[in-house]
Formats: sequence, structure tokens, C-alpha cells
Amino acid sequence: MSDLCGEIEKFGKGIGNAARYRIIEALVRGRKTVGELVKILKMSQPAVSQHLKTLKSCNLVVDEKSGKEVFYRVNTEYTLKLLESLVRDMSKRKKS
Amino acid sequence: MSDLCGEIEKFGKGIGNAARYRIIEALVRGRKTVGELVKILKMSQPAVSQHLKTLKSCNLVVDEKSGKEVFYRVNTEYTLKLLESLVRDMSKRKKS
DNA sequence: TAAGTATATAAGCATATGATTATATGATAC
DNA sequence: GTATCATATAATCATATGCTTATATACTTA
Repeated sequence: MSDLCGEIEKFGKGIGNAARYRIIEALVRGRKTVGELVKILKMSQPAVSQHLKTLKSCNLVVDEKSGKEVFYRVNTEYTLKLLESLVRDMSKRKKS
Repeated sequence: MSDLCGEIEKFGKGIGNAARYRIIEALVRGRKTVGELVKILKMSQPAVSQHLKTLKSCNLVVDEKSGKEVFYRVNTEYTLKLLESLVRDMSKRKKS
């Protein structure tokens, strides 16, 4: 968490898209395979895979391979730490 | 805060851009005019105005006119509430 | 090894985004 | 009134994004 500004920008790009936020919402309720997400979101498999790639590059999700399936889950620890940093930043006001 | 998902998506779009997050960072330290932000960010005035418009549409900032100047400040109350909702959502896991 | 299943990646394309320049609006001073 | 200052908006354009289709990769099973 060295470059907080950059991290938060990436975080914003991650959740700043309806499809990706729906993926996060689904994964918060438990890890899921790509195929399960395809059914839940009613989106094409490549579209879901691409969003997952984006979310992974933001560190918002992590993947766990299991045979020919890949499970994705929310990187809760990282996300919560980032959100706490954000709350902290937003709370410190009126410095000048 | 009826449509939390939509609110969060807008929030993400708001902070998911380096220039806009820098504006937020500046405004967290106290309200500023457009001209002050132009100097701080070293960006053109129209660019700053357009980002402020975006941030306003996300409810992340509010404006206060004062003569021919317009002050902007972070909508701290709204932002913190949204972040707290996000933290709450991210914390409830393993439902299935 | 070949076939099947799950996922990832590439290529192409339409739309969204963010910058620039030019212009419009709105308030104040003269 | 006109001039000036601060800000907003419009028009334009290059780049980014997100989808689609097609194809590649990886693992499993026969």
C-alpha cells in the first residue's frame, strides 16, 4: 500500500463499472467459478473473464485454480484496508 | 442512498481517475475555488471544471457560489456514509 | 493420444472518456 | 452601460473501455 493515491484510483476503476461491481457483490457472498459468474451475471464468458482480469489487476479479487476450474474470491483483507485508508483520508479535513 | 449499487458505481467512476482523486485530496484539506484547483493541479481551467462537474454528479463534492468565485468542498458526510456502506458490504462474507 | 470442458486471450469495433481550444455566462467595477 | 474576472459549456479529437466473435490454453477423461 505504498502509493495510496494510485491504489485508490485503481480501486475506483475496479468498482466504477456496473458489471464489475456485480461481480464483487456476488463474490462477497462466497467464492465462485467463472462459469458460475457467467450464469449469475448473464454475460458472455469472455466478458466475465476480462472483468475478472481487471479486478485482479486492482487486487480486488484473487483466483484459486482447482482442476480445470478457477475460483475467484474477493480480496477482503486488501479491500478493507484500502477502504479504511480512504475513510481516514476523508475524515481529516479543514487543514487550511 | 436508495440504489447503493449505482451510488457505488458512480463513486468509483468519480475517484477512478487520477486528476479527480487529486482534486478530492486537495479539497479534503479545505474548500477551494476553481482557480485555486487549477494552480494546484496544474491543469487547464476547463479540464478542472469538467472534473468538478463529474464529481458533483457523483455527490462527492458540493459547490458554494461567492461573488464571481465558486468554492468546492468534499461532501464529507455523503462520502463517509457511502464508504461505511461499502465496508459493511465487504465485511459480510461467506453466505453460500 | 484425442476429445471434451473450463477459462483465457486476441482481434475488431462501437461507445465513453478526457483533454484542448473557443466561446458563453455571470458577477463586479468602472 | 462596458470592461474584466471567474467559471461553465460547447465542439472537437485522440485514446480508453467494454463488448463481440474467434481462437488458444490448460486440465481431465476415455
